[in-house]
Parts: sequence; C-alpha cells; structure tokens
Amino acid sequence: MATAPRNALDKRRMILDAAVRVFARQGFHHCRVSDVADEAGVAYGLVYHYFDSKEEILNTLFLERWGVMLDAIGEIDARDIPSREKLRSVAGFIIDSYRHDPDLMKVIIVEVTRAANSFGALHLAEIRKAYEGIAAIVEAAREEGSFKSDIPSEFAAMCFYGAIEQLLTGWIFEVLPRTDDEFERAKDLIVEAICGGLENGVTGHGPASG
Amino acid sequence: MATAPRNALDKRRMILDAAVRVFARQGFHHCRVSDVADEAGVAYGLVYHYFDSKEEILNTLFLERWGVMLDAIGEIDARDIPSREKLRSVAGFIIDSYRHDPDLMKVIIVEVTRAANSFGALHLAEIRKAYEGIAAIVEAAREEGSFKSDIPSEFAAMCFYGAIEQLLTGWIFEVLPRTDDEFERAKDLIVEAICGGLENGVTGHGPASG
DNA sequence: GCCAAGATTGACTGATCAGTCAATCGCCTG
DNA sequence: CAGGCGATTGACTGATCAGTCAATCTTGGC
Repeated sequence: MATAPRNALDKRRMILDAAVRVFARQGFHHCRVSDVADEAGVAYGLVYHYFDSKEEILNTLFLERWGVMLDAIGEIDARDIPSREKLRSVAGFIIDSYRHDPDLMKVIIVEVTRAANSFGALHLAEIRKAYEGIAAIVEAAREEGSFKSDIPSEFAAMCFYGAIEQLLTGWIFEVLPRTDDEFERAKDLIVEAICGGLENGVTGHGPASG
Repeated sequence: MATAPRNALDKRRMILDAAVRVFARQGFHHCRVSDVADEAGVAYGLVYHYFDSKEEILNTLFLERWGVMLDAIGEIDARDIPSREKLRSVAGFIIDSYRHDPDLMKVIIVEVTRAANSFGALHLAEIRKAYEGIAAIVEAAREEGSFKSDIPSEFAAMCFYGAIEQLLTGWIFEVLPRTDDEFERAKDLIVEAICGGLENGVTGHGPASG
C-alpha cells in the first residue's frame, strides 16, 4: 500500500460502478469495454490494469453482491422468529436490494442467475447456495410442523425464489410499476401468496382485511 | 409450389431444428451461423436463403412455440373445470413441453424469456400475454370466491409462472433430477405449493396424505 | 531535485463472424 | 433437350472488439 494508497482502489471502484450502469443499460454482451472505460471517465487500458478481462468485472460484481445476500439469508435463518417471518425477511432483503440498486440487481439477475449458458453455469454452485439457504428455513418449518411435510423443502425454495425473481424481472422489464408502495406491498403479498397460498381457506395467518 | 414443393420447406425445418440443438448446446451468442449450418448438414449460405439473419431464426423458434403455448392457455381457461385444475393443466402443459423438447424450451427460456436486454425486450408483449392468460384464470377464481381477493391476479400470475420457470431452470441447469416421475410429481407439487400454500392449514384441497 | 514504482494512456493487433454474392446445381416445363 | 428458375454452395469482405504494450505521467521517499 506504499505507492497506491487510496486512488488506486477508488479507480477500481469507479470502474466497477460504471460497469454496473453500462451492463444494465446495454447488456454485458452488447457493450464494449471502451463503453465501461468511457462511463468511468478512465482510459481504456486502465480497465485491464485492474481486471484481467471483461468477464472478471462481471464475476466480481456478482460475487460481491451474492455474498452479501447469502450472509443475509444465513443471518435471517438464525433469528428466533416464525418461519413465515424469516421468509418475509428474505423477500424483504432481496426486494430492498433491488430498490437500493436496481442496476446492480438487474445485471446480476439478467447476466448471471438467468444466463444458463454463460455465467449462470460458471456460478451455479454459488447460486445454489441461495436455494439451499431458503430450503433450510423451510425445512425447519416442516420439522416444527408449521409447513406441509409433503412439499420438499428444496422444491418450496425453488418456488419461493422463482416467484421473487419473476417479480424482480417484472420490475426490470418495466412490466410492473416501481414505486415504494409497490415494493412494500410486494413483500407482504409474496409471503401471503407462497406461504398462505392463493386459495381461500383458514390458514392461521389470514390476510389483514382492509 | 411449382419448383419448391417439399424439400424447400424441409430444409428450412432442418435448419430450425439444427438451430435448436446448437443454441441449446452453445447458447445463441456463443455459436456461429456456420455451426447451425454444419449441424443441419447444409451450406452456410443456405441459412441466409431461408432467414434474413441469425436473430430471425431465434425469433421464429420463439414465436412458433410461444403461440402454441398461448393457445393452450386460452383453451384451458375455457374449460369448465375448477380453477385449481386449470392451473394444474397449465403447469402440466409447460412441463410436458419441456419434457417433449427440452432443447427448444431451454432456448426459449434462456435466450428469450429470461434475456431482458436482447430478445426478451423484443418479445415483451408476447411474453406478457402468457402472464395475462394465467391472470385471467386467477381472476375468475377470485370472482367466484375460491381464490383470495386480496392477492391481485396479475401478482398471482407472476408468482405462478415464476415458480414454473424456476423449476424448468432447475432442470435446464441440471440442478434438479430429470425423470418422468419427477416431472409428474412436479405438476402436483407446484399447484399444491402455489394454490394451497406452503403452510399447514385447512385449505379445502388438502394434500393427499400418504 | 531526482529516482523508482505503480498508475494511466490510447493506438494497435489479431481474431472472430455476420452477412454477401457470383457461380453452380438440379429439377421442371414446354 | 433447351431454357429458366429457385436451391445450393462456400469463399470472401467489412466491421467489430477484446486484449496488448510501449510510452508517459504522478507520487512519495530521500
């Protein structure tokens, strides 16, 4: 750290942040490295001073953010609250992540988690950890009897995560309105829909009527 | 039809079928037009005799298959059966589509419906029609009182479709086992999870215990 | 003021590939 | 069998871009 104390890391961060904006706007495959450099206000070659390749930029962005999410899921699972509350917290965390940095979440979802043929395959193990974290929450609920025992926890986790990702995709595609109210409402609705089900019936956690 | 009676259309079909295999194996962006031509056993130039561009091949594949699915959803909605049965039929149709031609469904999902930055945006309107078809089924159920009135039908449709697509993605990524038993089981589980919910409770359509 | 080391620059290279096109083939018609 | 027309071929072109690299700048220590 003798000769590159602060600005070096700042520049690296600037490139990463610029990449988020460019990847979100144009897509990873439809942008040039020079677009990222321009957006960052930096010379082309500097990108290669900090990163080995264009792909490494995306990998870095993904691993950074996904790690935060996995930590959050683990922390939520450890809380002493009802299972439904845990799932509500997970949904809340992911939705807030999107609200806080929609470009970054767009890049991660569109370019990595939903890109089976390229980065999705590369990060498969990492992506699975999220399913497994959710499945652990469901499994505990099954064991304590609050969740149905005949729906495997891995299956439930896929449904839950799939519903959230579809919701995010709706916002990304601008199919769904993106207001603070909608984001908050979605947190409740997704838990009510997945945990309580779409059908009417006595489920203990009835919807707040009104 | 005088000079190109049969073989002309056959060749076009051969190119489309070859493209499905190549796109599924290598991904749309990571394959060359020459790969498709080779796979079809046809000269490079012939691809451009039948299609204006590489993209038009993908568009054709998507629109062909998506049209079939939209028709199926419409037909299922018109049936005189309970809403849960309708959703079970939709899930069944999509899962059977994957079982029947996994490569084609992989291409459609990975390269179109989940590709927000490229083809997804292009076919957004078409993709939305599927959500709307499912939402129509849910809406009818809400009106007759069998589904909760406080979960908007569009929201429910996103959850339902998202869960199914996540399931398909699991199979595509080979995260989930792909056996006939699993496919059949998934049809029941997905409806039970989404309509009945993950939580235990009296929901009318209780799971078959055993 | 001078030096060393890392930071920064951007022109350049090499490879890749979508799409073109002129030539050839093969079938049908008259 | 000649003429014509669409089907078929594959070498070629033009453009694009990821990644390289030698030169230049900046900074901090002495």
